[in-house]
Amino acid sequence: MLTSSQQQLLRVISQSGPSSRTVLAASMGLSKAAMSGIARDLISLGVLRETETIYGQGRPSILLDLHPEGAFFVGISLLEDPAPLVLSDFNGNIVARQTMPLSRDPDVIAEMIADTLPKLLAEQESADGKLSGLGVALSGFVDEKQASCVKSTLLGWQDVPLAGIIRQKTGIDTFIENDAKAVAVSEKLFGSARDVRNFSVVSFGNGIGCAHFVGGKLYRGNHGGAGEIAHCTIEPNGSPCRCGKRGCLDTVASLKAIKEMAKAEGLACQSLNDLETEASLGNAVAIRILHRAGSALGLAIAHLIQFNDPGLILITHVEGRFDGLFGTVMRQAAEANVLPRYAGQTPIRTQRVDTDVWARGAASIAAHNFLIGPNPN
Amino acid sequence: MLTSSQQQLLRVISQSGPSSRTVLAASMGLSKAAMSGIARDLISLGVLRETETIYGQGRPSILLDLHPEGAFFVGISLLEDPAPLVLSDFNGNIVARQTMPLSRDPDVIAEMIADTLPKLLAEQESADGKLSGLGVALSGFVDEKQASCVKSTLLGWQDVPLAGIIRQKTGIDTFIENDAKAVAVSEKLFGSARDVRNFSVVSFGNGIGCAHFVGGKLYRGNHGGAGEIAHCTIEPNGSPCRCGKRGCLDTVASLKAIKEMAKAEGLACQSLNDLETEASLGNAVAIRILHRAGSALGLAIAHLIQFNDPGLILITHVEGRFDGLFGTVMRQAAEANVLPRYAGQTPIRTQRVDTDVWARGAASIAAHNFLIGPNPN
DNA sequence: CAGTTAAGTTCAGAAAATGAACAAAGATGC
DNA sequence: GCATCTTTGTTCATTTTCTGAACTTAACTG
Repeated sequence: MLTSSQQQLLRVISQSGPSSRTVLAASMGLSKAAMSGIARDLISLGVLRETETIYGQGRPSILLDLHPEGAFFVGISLLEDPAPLVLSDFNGNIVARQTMPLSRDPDVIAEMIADTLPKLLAEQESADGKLSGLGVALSGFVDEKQASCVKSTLLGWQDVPLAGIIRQKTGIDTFIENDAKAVAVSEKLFGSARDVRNFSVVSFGNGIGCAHFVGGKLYRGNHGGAGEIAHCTIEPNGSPCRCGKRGCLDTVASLKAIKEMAKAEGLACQSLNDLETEASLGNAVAIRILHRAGSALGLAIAHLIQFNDPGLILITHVEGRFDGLFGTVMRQAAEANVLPRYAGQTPIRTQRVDTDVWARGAASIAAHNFLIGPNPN
Repeated sequence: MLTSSQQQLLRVISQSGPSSRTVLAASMGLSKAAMSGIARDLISLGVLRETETIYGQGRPSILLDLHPEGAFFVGISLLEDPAPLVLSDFNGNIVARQTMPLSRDPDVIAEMIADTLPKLLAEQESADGKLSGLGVALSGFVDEKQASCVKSTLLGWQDVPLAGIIRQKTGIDTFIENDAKAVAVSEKLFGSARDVRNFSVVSFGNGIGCAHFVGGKLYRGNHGGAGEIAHCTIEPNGSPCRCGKRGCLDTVASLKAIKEMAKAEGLACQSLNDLETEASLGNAVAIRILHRAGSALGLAIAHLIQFNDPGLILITHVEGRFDGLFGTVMRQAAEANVLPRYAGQTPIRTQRVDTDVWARGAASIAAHNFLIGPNPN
């Protein structure tokens, strides 16, 4: 196990990127002498390495960065069938990939993982003995310890201690997390939100997920429900939602909702792109649907900005485009519904991601726990 | 200055209340031996004291608590004229009070404070030499260092480095803060949110303010704007707001808005209480106004719950009542617009406070900085 | 009243961080 | 081209902080 100073150093590097010993010492409030020793230990452990040399006035500084092969993590997504398993290095690169059939039985899942792990590790020799954690992403609510699934409609679960079951079968430190929160962590650790302390990730797909980073840490909420924007009321007295309320964001702006509205209106559109094309050709129905969905998502994002004042809103999407009518209306609505003084102050970035986002996010949950530990006070 | 362990101990006690050395050692991850020494030092400094003795099996434990006279803080509210100055002890009790005329000139304010301070301190002899900080609460945005007012419409300020000016004139460590955020800090340190890590305070008055505590820390947002729920769009295409948008919560649910709506409808109501009385007598207009306001506030609170999943919503109000139609509708709307699964899971507590809330909150900002320091990583 | 239990203290030694001096490595100026 | 300057990073003795184990204290238990 690493000392607290060593963990802190890893955390600082993972947050601010490669840095010199002197800079790191200053940002951790330690002396250069102390930093020298800590860095030496972590380098000899193979966790850190020296990368670039920066020339300036005086002696050049040598940047320290996480050694990509310092630790490896497994990430599994329970959102698809077959379920992907990926092996990620310390820089978040996927170095191996397998799949396994999805099951709803926790014991079967653990068994499958234990069976598939050797195949995954065989793909990357250098990972031998350096597997430092396993993460699972799923749709649903997860408890604070990231050990137990409190509730998952998709999997039909209630209070399933999945992490413990997998840990027992595989012998590897295991943590589970909600899908959107896992994506947020991977964006923070390895993605485009590395240097932002406060941000929200909105994952746009058939459902709409969201997760917040506050003060450089994932904020899970008191019941693990922080970020559940899909069921905020956006159209009072709107259409009924499967959750029991009416006018939820999910009923208007999710990919599934958009497709269903198109179908209900008799449009032969299979995808958001089709609908965008129709709209650009002047189809009034397509325009109306996209307008309605874009306004709703934009309003929800405006609320997010007003309530939490994040430094970045990152919208990740597997399907669809955000450069058409839908995206434009969304941005306009977001701008129009925040304090005019703040309009344009919060960057809204959209990012197309591949279908391994969830598995990669799951792996980053394991990395996060390795880097930051369970409870950093 | 205190060592970081000493600060941490004070922070833990201020968060979890009086505790024995053994319990404190465990919760800080230190040995009993280390705790023994740290506690001894702080007791001899007069900052901690032994209070109750708890008898159980074995040697009784002695609870340690902040010494009420261990440190004193001054709090000043710039929200009223005359502006109140209060002296608070380490337990958040107000032990002295003065007022001074309000000014919009920072130099004059600092001058007035410097003049009034001796009078305030004279009221409490034991505070002599133990004044450990000064806090100022104001309406507007404050920078991250709690030193400079970025913007205050009420005071007509833009980038006013008030803390520095006051510090120079008085020689006392000074911090400024937004009014709602100051109240949140005082509820966390001394009030009813002591043991809640995640909560939001909604301050209801002529304006509507809000502040979040996340992970036991005040969350200020990336531009200091976290919690600005007053200008979230609650009635799309609603009445124009002074901020430039339409349908802001502030235009429907603030005390000022309610009174103005009543006046515009020709009701002779001076206060929320009058309006409640009218409503209870069956006045349809009063009922409609209260319904609209309560629904709006409830919807905003529902959004707050959906977005951030806090452990507590604390509504503080100087005027008005929350046990009438307005409060009932507010609660119903809040419940009806969160995921049914979560309805009722988040306590919504209302709390009537006196007009010294702001000054008390300001003092707690100083206490917070004394206890926790400027930047606890 | 002896035995048990748990809180808090003491003290030697270990661990971690500091400060100051110094070595290293390149930029700068004449 | 060479001495000088500037800044990074290391070394090491010293100081600070924490730990572990033994011990003292002060109850409760039967």
